[in-house]
Amino acid sequence: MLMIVSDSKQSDLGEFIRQQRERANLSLRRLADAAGISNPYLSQIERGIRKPSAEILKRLSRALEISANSMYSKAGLIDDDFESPSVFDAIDADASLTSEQKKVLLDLYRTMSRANGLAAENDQSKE
Amino acid sequence: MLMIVSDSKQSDLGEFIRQQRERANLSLRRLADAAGISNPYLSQIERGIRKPSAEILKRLSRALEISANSMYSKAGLIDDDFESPSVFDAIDADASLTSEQKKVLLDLYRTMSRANGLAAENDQSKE
DNA sequence: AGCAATCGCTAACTTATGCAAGCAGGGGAT
DNA sequence: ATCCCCTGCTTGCATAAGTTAGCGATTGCT
Repeated sequence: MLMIVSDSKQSDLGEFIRQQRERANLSLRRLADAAGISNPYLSQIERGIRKPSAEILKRLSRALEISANSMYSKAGLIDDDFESPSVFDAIDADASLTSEQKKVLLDLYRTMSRANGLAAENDQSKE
Repeated sequence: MLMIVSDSKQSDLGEFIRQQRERANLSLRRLADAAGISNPYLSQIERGIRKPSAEILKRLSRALEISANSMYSKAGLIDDDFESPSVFDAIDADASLTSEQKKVLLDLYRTMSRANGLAAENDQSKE
């Protein structure tokens, strides 16, 4: 069973960006301005009409203060099977968590992953 | 691993690709074919005439069997210094979790961070 | 009532990406 | 010598990216 996944990721990239933007309470114009791109273009990106280049994705990720990796991953530009940004490492490296909290989070994450059969060939939500 | 983030990376991206190609003993056409792009275009990429999109970089990295991350890094599309793998992004990008599980984990993470007084989902301050 | 500012989106335009076709040169085999 | 296959490079073109200008619909202010 091969993965036909690539397109579905790409399709929800726009929505992902929109979610991040709204999470940050930014208007289209404000985010576009912060990212150094035009606001109509951002609008089109969020609605999936245009596919942004990596350069644009980088600027957006910076403006949204999220990692470029997750952005590229969402955009289907990284083969996650190969190089998944490990949740383990991220939690471990996080400075805002106590070690107890890390344990709890890691344990929960492990439990969840196991519950799914450990396989990384999972669906990704379509709302 | 400290890296200077500048445009000089972008400029030697082509040479980097050429080095990788020669290291693998591949001709322009063979690599282009393996990556699914045209050979003149690859030639132009290697000489810095054209800037490949992330999609092309991804295919090249796969064909060259190097990580997309190092490719993007070379292309100057990732701010390495800035790029601490945040828990937020790592969870979000994780392929082994369902969207519900992600919500739970993220919510817990946010709660924990907030409890420590360090906002994980913070405002964006502008200059 | 107006006027101004902001919201997201549409239309028309410029520019760059990425491709197919073709060119010049180099070996090796016949 | 010709023929064939390979090397990398140039040219011109279709299409997608990304722009500026402007639209209709809100919201607040006087």
